[in-house]
Amino acid sequence: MTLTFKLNERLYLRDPQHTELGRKIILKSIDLIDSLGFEHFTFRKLADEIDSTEASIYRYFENKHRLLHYLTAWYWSWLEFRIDLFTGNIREPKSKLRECLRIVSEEKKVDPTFEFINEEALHRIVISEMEKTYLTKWVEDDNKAALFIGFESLCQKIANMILQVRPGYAFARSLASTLLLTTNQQLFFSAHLPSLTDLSDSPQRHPSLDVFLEQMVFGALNAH
Amino acid sequence: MTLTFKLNERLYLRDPQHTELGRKIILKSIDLIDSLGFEHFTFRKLADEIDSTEASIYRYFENKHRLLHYLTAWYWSWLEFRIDLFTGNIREPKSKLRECLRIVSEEKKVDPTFEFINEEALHRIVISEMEKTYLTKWVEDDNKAALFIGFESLCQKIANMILQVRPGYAFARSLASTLLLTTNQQLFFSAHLPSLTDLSDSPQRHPSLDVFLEQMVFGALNAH
DNA sequence: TCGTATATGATAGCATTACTATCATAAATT
DNA sequence: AATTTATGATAGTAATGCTATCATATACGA
Repeated sequence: MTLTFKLNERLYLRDPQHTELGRKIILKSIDLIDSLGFEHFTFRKLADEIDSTEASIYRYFENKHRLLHYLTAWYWSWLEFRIDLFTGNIREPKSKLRECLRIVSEEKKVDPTFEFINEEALHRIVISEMEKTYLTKWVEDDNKAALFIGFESLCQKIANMILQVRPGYAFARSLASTLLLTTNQQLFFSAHLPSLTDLSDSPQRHPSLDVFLEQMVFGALNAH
Repeated sequence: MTLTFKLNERLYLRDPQHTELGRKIILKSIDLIDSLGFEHFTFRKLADEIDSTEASIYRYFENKHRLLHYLTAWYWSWLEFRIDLFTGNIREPKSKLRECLRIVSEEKKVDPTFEFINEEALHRIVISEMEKTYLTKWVEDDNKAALFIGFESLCQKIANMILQVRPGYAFARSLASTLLLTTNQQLFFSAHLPSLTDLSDSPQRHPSLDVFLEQMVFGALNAH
């Protein structure tokens, strides 16, 4: 059995999960963006890789920005899915939030539940490129089209967990968004700009991102 | 008297602060990037605005990315300058860090100490575009050329303040970089993606960014 | 089974971008 | 007075981000 996520229809022109070509676009675009970087990634290059044409890819996605939106939305849906999976049966609010932090910060491995997606490469893309989905002149339009709903939904879920731990805390959404973005930023820094972080890029990632996040989140809640 | 910052020479080909044309490039590029966004900003458009030519601008900056580097480096130098100015005579570590947080999060107004720079517009640029200086395939090379030294230096300064408050804290640099980036992110969200933050975009910015940061930073230090 | 809709491929074209190069001229320096 | 230096004027080029048109293959429904 293969699961798929129902993503906002406005992310694409034709649903890539439904066709062979669509799945090839997703599969190969992850590889290409991961290796070239989003700036140097073009539909022309992607078309060559999958032995198709630029025009065909444009029938699936309005442009490469929408494709990036699609990929990041998929990532956040996947992360939310994992959080639900592992925290669903935890009742105690603090333990639940703690487990959530663990999942957010854990190293991402390929998940066989979902074919066509290399989650490890996709995480690298989200780390390096995600902010480019909203740091544009069209943010507000894109937001009206609900393109950020994957990220917003996850943020809201974490904000609710935070409020379970500390009802009345005034910055639940801010803390949730900070938490998600900080995670990826610190991982980026540890890989590329080590002087901006205390985390190392080694497999053990010591001192641990997990501990940093936990102290920050629970610290903020206790300071309140 | 007009102050100028000595920025890393590799940020430019010819120092724009030394010539009339150079100063026009800086002055007008801030306006243009602020209004068009970095993606739609081009040297051609800038040349038209200042009645010069593309070729002339290329004699000052290798490309528009380097110009963005220059502007953000200027901004971080300016912020560090202000922090030094206002915290220089505070001895008590906690008060010092608290004042630092206030300066980082305060609304940025035009500073008459520096001609040619509209700090208010520049802050909007830093908020929306700064991450594009390092989210590229050339991060590591740019880092070797010390292009990030303005940000790194400020980070290190704040990390040291943090360590004065809590010696032995393991995440001083991570907390410092998180603090600076979170500030701008939350301001961006309050202006464009309000569901991701608790801050409002109103002039009073209530509840206050300042309080959020303080609880987060001191909370993290107390949790340790 | 025939007719038609749909998906893809093939090819072309076009405005804009991000440069690079060359030459002329004006201003500053020696 | 000679010459270096800064700027402007102009041209050109490969790549990018599309859009358009037409042919063909396949699927689907009557």
